[in-house]
Amino acid sequence: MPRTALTRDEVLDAAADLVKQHGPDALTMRKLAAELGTAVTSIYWHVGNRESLLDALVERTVQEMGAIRPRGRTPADRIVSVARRLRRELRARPHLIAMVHERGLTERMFLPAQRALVHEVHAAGLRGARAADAVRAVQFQIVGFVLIERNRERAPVQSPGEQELWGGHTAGDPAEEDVALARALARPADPEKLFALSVEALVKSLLADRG
Amino acid sequence: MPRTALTRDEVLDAAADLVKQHGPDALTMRKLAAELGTAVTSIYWHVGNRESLLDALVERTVQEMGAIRPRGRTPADRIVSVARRLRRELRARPHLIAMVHERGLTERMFLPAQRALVHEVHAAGLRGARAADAVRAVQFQIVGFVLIERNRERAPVQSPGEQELWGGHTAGDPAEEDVALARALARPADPEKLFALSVEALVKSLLADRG
DNA sequence: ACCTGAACACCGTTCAAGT
DNA sequence: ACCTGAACACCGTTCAAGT
Repeated sequence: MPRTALTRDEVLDAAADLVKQHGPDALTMRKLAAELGTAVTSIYWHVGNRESLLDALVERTVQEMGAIRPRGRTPADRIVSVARRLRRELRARPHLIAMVHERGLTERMFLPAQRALVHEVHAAGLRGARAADAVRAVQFQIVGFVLIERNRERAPVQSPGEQELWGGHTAGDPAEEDVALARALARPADPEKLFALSVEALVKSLLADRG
Repeated sequence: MPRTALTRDEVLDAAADLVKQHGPDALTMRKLAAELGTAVTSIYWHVGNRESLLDALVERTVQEMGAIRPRGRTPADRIVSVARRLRRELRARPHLIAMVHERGLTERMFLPAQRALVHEVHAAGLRGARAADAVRAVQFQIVGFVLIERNRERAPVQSPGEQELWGGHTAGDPAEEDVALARALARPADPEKLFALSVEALVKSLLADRG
């Protein structure tokens, strides 16, 4: 006996749950069917196939990302605030970052943010191709950083890691004379701080470099 | 009748070929066995299972990356040269970037480059934690950029893309008054140029910001 | 229009058995 | 020490058949 009518949205919701909890690999057509209490093949009627189901999931959350409101007084501050907000949003959806990335939709997801960046860069006095370059440089830096950061979190222990490399004595290295440097590299990086530092440095340089 | 003794290296070579040509998804234990002219199960004896086979492949190419020799007169130039070289090396192994990234080994792959960066940053006069931050900022920027760039290449056509967004009229946008900016954003980005520009801007800012 | 089970062609992996 | 085929438990997808 058939259950209450299955809808496309119901399928997407259940699929999103599976992905959020255990990652995209855990999203199996058969498991999904079991979760929904239907035959595997019913899902195909609603979403086509697994590939387009994942497409729909990604599409959905790209929409959810919404617009970004910059905060701060100077354009530089406001750009940094956009960067921070973007990083936070992305980090809240780790599996989806990966999926969006794998599907090559990172660009599209960043269009709202790009608009905000354009506004701020313009306000800072940059014009034309130089402004476009600045926007893209910042955009690439943010996305790239988050991608790496996610990667780091997933594989926290590596060997030989920075700890082993910079913890010991390495002859002929500048670190040999610079104990503080060696110690800093032996410590795990503080992503929050490194992110702010990087974005600020890049923005400062890009905005100053006009004329 | 069994063929000439199968070796672990033989298995790895054949596997690497499959991955290089058609990506990791194309690496199937059964296809690999067919390629080698053995039973599927023989492969298991030599490499354990598919997972550790991929591990071995990644490990192998991480080794192949080797050391980086900086070029140029000033530390800034030499850092930029390291960045360029790294980007080239990574772009030559697109499928492997993805695999290394997915396995969280990006860090380890970059340790030789990190050494070179430490040397240059030190030569530029940075010390201690500040030097460590600079090294990591540059390192993150390079890796992040290459990850995004690879992503762009794989999905060249997106809709709505930057073209559609910035090609038309968008009321209330700074781009409305700045035709050159809108036109620049409607054009596809030149990754080569954008990369050089970003790294130079970041390095300049990081090296200047001492004291 | 929506759902079903059977069937097909794939997977990775295990295992007892061979030499 | 190395290789084998059979078997198991999974996949995604198609299709003819139901209501």
